[in-house]
Amino acid sequence: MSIDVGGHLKAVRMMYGLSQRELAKRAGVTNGTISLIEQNRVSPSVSSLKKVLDGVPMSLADFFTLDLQETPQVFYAREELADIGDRDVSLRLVAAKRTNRAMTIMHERYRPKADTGADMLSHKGEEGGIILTGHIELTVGGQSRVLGPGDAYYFASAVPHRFRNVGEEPCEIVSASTPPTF
Amino acid sequence: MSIDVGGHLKAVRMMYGLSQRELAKRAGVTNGTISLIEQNRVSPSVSSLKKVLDGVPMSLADFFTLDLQETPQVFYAREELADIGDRDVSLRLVAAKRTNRAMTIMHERYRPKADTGADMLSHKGEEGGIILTGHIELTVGGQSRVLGPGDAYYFASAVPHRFRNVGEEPCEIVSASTPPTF
DNA sequence: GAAAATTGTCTATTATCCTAAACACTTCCC
DNA sequence: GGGAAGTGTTTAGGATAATAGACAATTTTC
Repeated sequence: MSIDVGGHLKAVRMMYGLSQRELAKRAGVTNGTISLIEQNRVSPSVSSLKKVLDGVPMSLADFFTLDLQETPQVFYAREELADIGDRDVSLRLVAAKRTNRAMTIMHERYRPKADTGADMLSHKGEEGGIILTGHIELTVGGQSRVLGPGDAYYFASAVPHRFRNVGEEPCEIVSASTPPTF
Repeated sequence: MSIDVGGHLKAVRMMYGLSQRELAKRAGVTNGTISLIEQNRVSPSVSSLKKVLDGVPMSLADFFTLDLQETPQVFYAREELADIGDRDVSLRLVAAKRTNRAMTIMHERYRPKADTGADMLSHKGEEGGIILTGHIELTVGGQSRVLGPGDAYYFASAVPHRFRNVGEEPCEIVSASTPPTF
């Protein structure tokens, strides 16, 4: 239910190899403060927690976003990438089975004339990618552009967007989006 | 410098069309508390801020991650990708100038024998990628594996890791990491 | 229009957090 | 062994935040 701020702080401090006193000095608080927080015997004010994190340094956003668990599978052979595409658009997904991941990384392949259609579904988050081969027309909000090999894009997923292969050859893209959409 | 917690809370409350008293009732705190917080006359404890946000409801992570601005550049020509690598490792970065982005997407190029060294710096977050050409030996924690074209990886950045081009040809990777490291 | 309800703000008291200093414990070093 | 320097923990007192309730201003209701 409630967040284990203390354990969280301790984990962060450990990650950076700092002692309570060392961190306290950098943050401009007393070591006792850090001890009490780490034991969850007090709930720090936002301002003091910020002071402490400034000593790391780490933002409040990162602190609360951070989650600490063990890493499951790390390596994925080509054959293990989940293929969730259809006939025109092939999507090969990294770490598909994994839950609680922060991103979706995909190898996308668009056949000539393939078109995602106007995506009015505005999911929140951000996505970006790099074009490997071929040409794709990307429309984001009002803007439109044809991108080729080496070109890239990055936008907030909330804005309606559309991919269309306008070339004669297949178009390949490696993309990433956060939070994961698959 | 310091985060405008009060203004932030007010914006969130407004977004949901709640009055101070209404939110206070849902959150189980007094309206005065919310008034004082919104004026930044106090810095709430994490526990009380959490109580307040539970009334919305919104997570602490979302609260601190939330930011209210417009999307800048979307398209990036090949030439616009920031190149921040050295002689052995070339890193072409998407959306480098952009601040407050959620991810870093990169086109990485490792020369033969290129080696990042044992990365003991444990930055938090997650990263993953897909190998385009060549072969790379990736070591994550205790595990090690040679990956080739089409293979992929995904792991928590906190775990010490190392990339080493063990082949005779250059190795190309498109990777993404969150939160952004550059 | 006036009463009633709803808004955000303010103040005195209570509850909580933060500090400073001491405590107990381990590790290192001669 | 015995300091000396490191670690995390604890406690009394001063600083800060949360509460309950009153206040003034606006909106609603009839």
